[in-house]
Amino acid sequence: MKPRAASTQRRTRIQKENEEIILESALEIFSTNGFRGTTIDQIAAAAGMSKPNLLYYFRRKEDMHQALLDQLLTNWLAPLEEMDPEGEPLEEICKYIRRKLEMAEKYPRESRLFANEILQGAPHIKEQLEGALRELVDEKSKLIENWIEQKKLAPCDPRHVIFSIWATTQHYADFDVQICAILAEEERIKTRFEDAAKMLEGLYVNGLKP
Amino acid sequence: MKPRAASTQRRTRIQKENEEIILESALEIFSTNGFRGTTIDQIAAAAGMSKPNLLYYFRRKEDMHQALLDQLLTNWLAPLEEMDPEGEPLEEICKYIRRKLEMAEKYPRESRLFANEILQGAPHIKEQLEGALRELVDEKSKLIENWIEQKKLAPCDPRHVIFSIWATTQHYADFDVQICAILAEEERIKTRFEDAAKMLEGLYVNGLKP
DNA sequence: ACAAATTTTTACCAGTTGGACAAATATTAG
DNA sequence: CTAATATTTGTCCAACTGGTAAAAATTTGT
Repeated sequence: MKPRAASTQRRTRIQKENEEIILESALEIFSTNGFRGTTIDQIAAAAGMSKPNLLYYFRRKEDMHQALLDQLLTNWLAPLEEMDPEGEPLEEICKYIRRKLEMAEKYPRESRLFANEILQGAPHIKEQLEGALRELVDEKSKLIENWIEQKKLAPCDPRHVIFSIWATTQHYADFDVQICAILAEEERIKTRFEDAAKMLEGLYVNGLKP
Repeated sequence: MKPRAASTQRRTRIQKENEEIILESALEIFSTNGFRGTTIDQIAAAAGMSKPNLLYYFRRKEDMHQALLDQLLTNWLAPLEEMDPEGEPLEEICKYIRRKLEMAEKYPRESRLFANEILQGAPHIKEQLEGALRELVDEKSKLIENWIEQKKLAPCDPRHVIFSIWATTQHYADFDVQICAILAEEERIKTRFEDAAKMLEGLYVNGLKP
């Protein structure tokens, strides 16, 4: 009888290992080719197993994709959640920028997977966007508004400030090819995340100073 | 004899009309589904013609895609080109932000097409990125550096400033679903481009003020 | 009006892809 | 060691997709 892999039932050692390998490979391929641009064969090859074997663990191509997105969203919310109401406003915003930039550098594939999903209209994660993400942004927007009222930040639309931080930081993962094409020189490319951090921190500290 | 449609030879009325309809439809589908996620049948249906008929005008799926990208790149460079060395620095940057934001609002499909292409590693436009785009950015970076030397702008890395403007403005086209999911309320969604413009201009004017 | 050129349709095909199925093999619990 | 269970492989297929070829219909130049 089929064990209905990846269910809530206890998983064997082999199941755990293989699911991990598969998801790692799937992330690699999905993030560079998009959902429809990816074939199960490609993922199977990258995972070093046959297609039917892979399908034993994830019965549909979509299941892998969904698993990756679910996993992703948790990590995605974390940096914003860490924004501390007790902290110094400008410092908290800088920290947030730094964390997001670090994620773009460390997990560019995840960022691209997410970008792909959103670009196509977010068919698989719309509920989460309208649910958990929206609530978190609402909460942190209120926090920022408080800071503004306390004259600790210049007046600004908090939601759009958050959007702009997402945009500028994720850009370094999603549009990496373009950035490298423009920077071109070895040195500039090597230091692009440092340079970006410096520039962005300067911009936001001066830009939001009360 | 086949007229080798879309060549340099003079094109008939019908050719012009149909090529336009096809590219318009192709843009619609490519921009939401990506290259591999798009089928010729989908484009043909959107264009209101049969697949073989469409293929009479564009013999390969790639030809449509390439035509769109070529067309796009010219328009893409325009706003940055208009940045005026004679103008007031902060005003010029604000104007640039406004122009880019207008483009994101008016031409979101083009923006998404571009984003898709870059996400997949820019296989079809890498040369242009490393050529024309790079040169333009180099030129405008020097301009910004001059402004900094003249103490008309706060010190900052010009290239990364440009990147951040691209990121923040294109974000409103590429990540529109996410933004609408978070703003949610009718009013906020209606005014999102205005609100974004206001916030961004404030941020950059204060952030880059010398 | 009529021939030449262009446009559209019908029918088709070969390669790819997601996925099903059962047989074969390996692992684990008792 | 053995039976039950879990894993892997080989085989297959139906649907889809990009693209072709030639006939049929339409438009155009004169």
